[in-house]
Amino acid sequence: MSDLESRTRYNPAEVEPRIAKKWLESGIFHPLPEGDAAGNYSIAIPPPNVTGVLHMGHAFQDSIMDTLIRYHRMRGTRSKWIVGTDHAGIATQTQVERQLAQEGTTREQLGRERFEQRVWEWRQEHGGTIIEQLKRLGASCDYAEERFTLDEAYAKAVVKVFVALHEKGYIYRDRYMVNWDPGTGSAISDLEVEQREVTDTLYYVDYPLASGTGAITVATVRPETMLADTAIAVNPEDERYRRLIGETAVLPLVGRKLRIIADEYVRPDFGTGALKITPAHDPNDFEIGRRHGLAQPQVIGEDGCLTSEAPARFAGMAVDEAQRAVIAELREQGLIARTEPYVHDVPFSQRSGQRIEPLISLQWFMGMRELARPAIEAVTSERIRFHPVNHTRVYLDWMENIRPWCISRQLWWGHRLPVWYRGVETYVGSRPPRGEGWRQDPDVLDTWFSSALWPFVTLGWPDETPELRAFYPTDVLVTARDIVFLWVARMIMMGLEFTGQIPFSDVYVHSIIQAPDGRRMSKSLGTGIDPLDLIEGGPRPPVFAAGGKPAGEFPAYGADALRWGLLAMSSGQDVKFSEDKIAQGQQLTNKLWNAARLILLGVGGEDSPARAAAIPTAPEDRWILSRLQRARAEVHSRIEGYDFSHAALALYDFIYGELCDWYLELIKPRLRDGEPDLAATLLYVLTETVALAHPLIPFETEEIYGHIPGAVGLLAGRVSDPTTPVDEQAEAEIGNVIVAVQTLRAWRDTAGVKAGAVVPAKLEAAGYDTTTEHLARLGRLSFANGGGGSEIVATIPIPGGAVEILAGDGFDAAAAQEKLRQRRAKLEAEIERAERKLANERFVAKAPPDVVQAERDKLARVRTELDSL
RNA sequence: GGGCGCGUAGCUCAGUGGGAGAGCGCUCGCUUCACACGCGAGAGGUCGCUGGUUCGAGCCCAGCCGUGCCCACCA
Repeated sequence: MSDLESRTRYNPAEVEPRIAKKWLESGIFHPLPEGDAAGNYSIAIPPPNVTGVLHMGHAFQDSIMDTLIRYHRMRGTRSKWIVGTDHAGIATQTQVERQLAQEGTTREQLGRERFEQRVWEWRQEHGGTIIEQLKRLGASCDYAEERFTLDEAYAKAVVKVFVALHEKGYIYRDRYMVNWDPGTGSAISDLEVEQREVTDTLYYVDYPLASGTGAITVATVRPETMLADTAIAVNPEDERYRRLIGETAVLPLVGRKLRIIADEYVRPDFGTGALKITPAHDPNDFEIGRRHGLAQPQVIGEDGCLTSEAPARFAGMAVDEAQRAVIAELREQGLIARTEPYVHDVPFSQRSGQRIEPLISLQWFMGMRELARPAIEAVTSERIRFHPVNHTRVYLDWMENIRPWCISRQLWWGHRLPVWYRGVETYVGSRPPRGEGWRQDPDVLDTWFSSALWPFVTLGWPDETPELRAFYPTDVLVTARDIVFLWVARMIMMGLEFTGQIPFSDVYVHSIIQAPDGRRMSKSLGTGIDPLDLIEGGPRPPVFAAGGKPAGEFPAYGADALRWGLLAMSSGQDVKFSEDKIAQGQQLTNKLWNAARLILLGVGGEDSPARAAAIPTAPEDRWILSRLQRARAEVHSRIEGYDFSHAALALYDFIYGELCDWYLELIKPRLRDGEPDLAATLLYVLTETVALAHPLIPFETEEIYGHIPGAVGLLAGRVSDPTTPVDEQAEAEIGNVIVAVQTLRAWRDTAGVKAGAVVPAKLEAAGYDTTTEHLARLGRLSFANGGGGSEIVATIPIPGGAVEILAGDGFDAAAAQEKLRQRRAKLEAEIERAERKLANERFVAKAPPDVVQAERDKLARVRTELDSL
C-alpha cells in the first residue's frame, strides 16, 4: 500500500500496463461458449484494417463497446467481445505497393504469388499493432480468439456464400456501366464514390445535320467522349427539335452518322436541350443507349487512355490530353459555338482520390432486391432497432432503392473469386471442375463482401459451433454512420440469408469526432491525433493547440481519462474534439484516487472487510448510501439507453459532488476517531463506487479495488448487483446542511469574515437535530448554548430557519447588512411573482393541480423565510 | 433536387411545456492534516430572428437567416 501513501497524484503510466497484464492473464475476457445467445451478451467489433493504427474514432468507438461489455459482464452475463482485423483489400495492397515502389519494384514485376506472400509477411509484421493498442486502451476483447477476414476458415465461408448466392441467381456476371477508378485500376462500388464540386468548362459543340441544312448544338463538359457518341437525344415535347427527330447529324472529327432520337430523360431547359449520347462513358447515356438499342463503342480504356476505337490520331492519349486535342480540332473547324464555366458535382474515388471514369466493363454483380426484403422487414418490425431512431428512416430509404452491387475488384489481395473459365465455359465452385485448361478468375471480392459475414463467420459458421449457439445473434452493433450502408445493411442481409437470424438486435450509431476546428480528423490534413499520445503523452498538433492550450506536448492523461472524456463528449450529434473533457476525466481519476487514499489509509490496515454496516444510523451514512443508489440507477439506465455522456457525467457528479465534496468532509472527525461501523460503511461505499465506475474507467478502479481489504479476485470479473435503501429523510436532512453551509460560506465571503475564523452564532432553525455539529464545523460556527445577551449582528436564512451571527471577530457589518438587504429584496420579488401567478384565474384553473400546489408551497416557504429575517 | 441535424455563458456542450446548467476560461479568498493538476465563493446568457399555439415556450408549430452532414445519373 506504499504507493497509496506516497502518491498524491494518480499515476496511470505506472498502473495501466500492470493492470492490463493482470486482466489478460486472468482469462476474464474469454468466456466459455456455454448457454445461448438469448442469455449471453456479445458484440462483434467492427474489424479495424489490418494495416491500421488506432485513431481517435477507434478509441471512441472502443470506449463505448468496452463500457457495454464490462457493464454486462459485471452484471453476471456471460459476455464476449469478438475481435479481429479486416484484410482491407485496397488499403493493404496500396501500402505494400508503396513499399515495393521504395524498393524500386512493382507488384507486376514480382508476380501475383510472390506479391501475395509479401503482403502476408507484411501482415505478420504490422498486423498486430492495432490489437496491441486495443489492449493498451483497456478494451476487454476476447483476444484468445482473434479473427482475420482472410483466415482459412473465413475464406471457406466466403466461398460457400458466393457459391450459394450464385446458385440462387443473385450473383451474376454482366457487361455493365461501372465506376472505374483509374487510381487503383479497379472497378469500385457506388458506395466508394464521393461527389466533389468541380468547376469545368461547358462546351457548346455544333454537330452538322446530314441534310446540310444547319447544325444541332449540344452542351458537354467532356468533349473527348464525343468520339464515342452514337446518337443525339432531345425531349419529345421540345417544339424546337420535334422536326429533327429521326434525322441524322454527323459526328465531327469522326464522321459517324448519329440518329437524332427522342427521350424523356432530356431536359429542354438545360444547355441547348439537345444531348449527345455516349453509352459507354456516361451512366445516363448508358441507360438511354440500352433503351434505344444503340451501339456502345468504347474510346476510353481501363488504363485511362484512348483506345483504338478512337480515331488513330487520338488513340493512346491520356484522357486530359485527348480533351485538349479534341477541343483544338473543333476550334479549328469552327464547331465550338461558345463555352462557359460550369460548376457541378463530379464522382471521385474515395480510395485513390482520382476522378471516376464511368465505363462499361465485364464484372461480377450481386442483385440485392431479394436480400433487402427481409432486411427491411427486420427493421420495420423493430426486431432491429437503430439508436438514435432517426437512422431508421435513412436505412429504409436506402434499402428500398437498393441497386446491384459490383463485387469484383481488379486487385490481388483478397478473396479470389471462386469462378473458373475454360473457353466459353464458366464454372462457379471452390475448386475447378475435372478436366484440363480451367483458369480461375483473377479478380478478388470487394472487402465488404467478407465483412458482411463478420458476426457469424467469426463464431465458426458454417459449422454449428458452441460459440455460434452461445453468442449469435450478437446484441449490439456499434458504428459510425459512414458505414451503415457499406457494412451494417449488408450484415443484416447476409445474416438473415445465411443464418435465418438477425445478426444483432440494436445498432448504435455514434457521433463522429471532428478536429477542434470542425474539420474531420485526418492524418493527411494534420487534423488527426494518435490516442496513444493522449494516454502516454505526445506531440500536440497545432490544430489542437488552440483554446489556451500551448503547442508542444499533451500530458499523459492515461487511458481512463481518455475514455471518460470521449464518453462525455459523445452525443447524437457530431462533436468537436475537446481536450478539456479529457482533462476533466483526469481530474476525476485524480479525485477518486485521493478519495481512495483518504478512506484506505484512514481505516487503517486492519482487516475490516467491506460490508454495509447493519443499518447505519448517522444521517450522512444513510445519505451517501441513498445517493449511491440513485447514482447507480442513473448510470445503469444511461448505459442501457446508449447515453454515454450522461452516464459519464452522472458518475462524475456522484464521485465529485457528493462523495468527495460532502460525504468525505462530513465523516472526517469520525474517521479520526476510528469508528468501526464507519470503516465498514466507507469500504462498502468505496467498493461499490469503483464497481459502478469500472466500465468507464477500468484501470484505476481495478487498482483501487486491489487495495481494498477483503477484496476478492479482479474487479473486472466481479459480479454484484446490490441495492441500498433510498432514504428520503436522510436526503432531506443532509440536503439542508448542504444548502445551509453553502449559504453561510457565501455570506462569509461577502461579509469579509476571515476564511479560517470560527464565528459565534445561534441556530434558530428546525431540522438540524442530528446535524448540528456538521453545520457548525463546515459553516465554521460555534453555537453558543443558551446565554444570550450578545448582540445579533447578522441573520442568515437557511432551510428551516436562520442562523444568527453574534458579535464576533471583526467583519464588514455594512457588507453583511447589504447581503441581507439583497436577500430580502429577492424574497419579496419572488413573493410578488408567486402571488401574481396565483392571482391569475386561468393559471389556477388550467394548470395541473400539482403545479399550482407547488406554487402555493413555494409562496408559503418564501414568506416564512422572509418573516424569519 | 431530396432528406437529416445544429444555432443556449468568452470556448466546448447539456437541457423536449412550470422560475436558465456543466466543464474549461475569468475574478476574489484560502499552504483547512485525501487531493494547490487542490478547496471555497462569485461575475458572466434579449436561449439566431419574426410570428403563432398555450394559463405558461430555450423546449411545440410556421416562416426567415446562418451552419453542418447524408442521399441523388441534369449533359
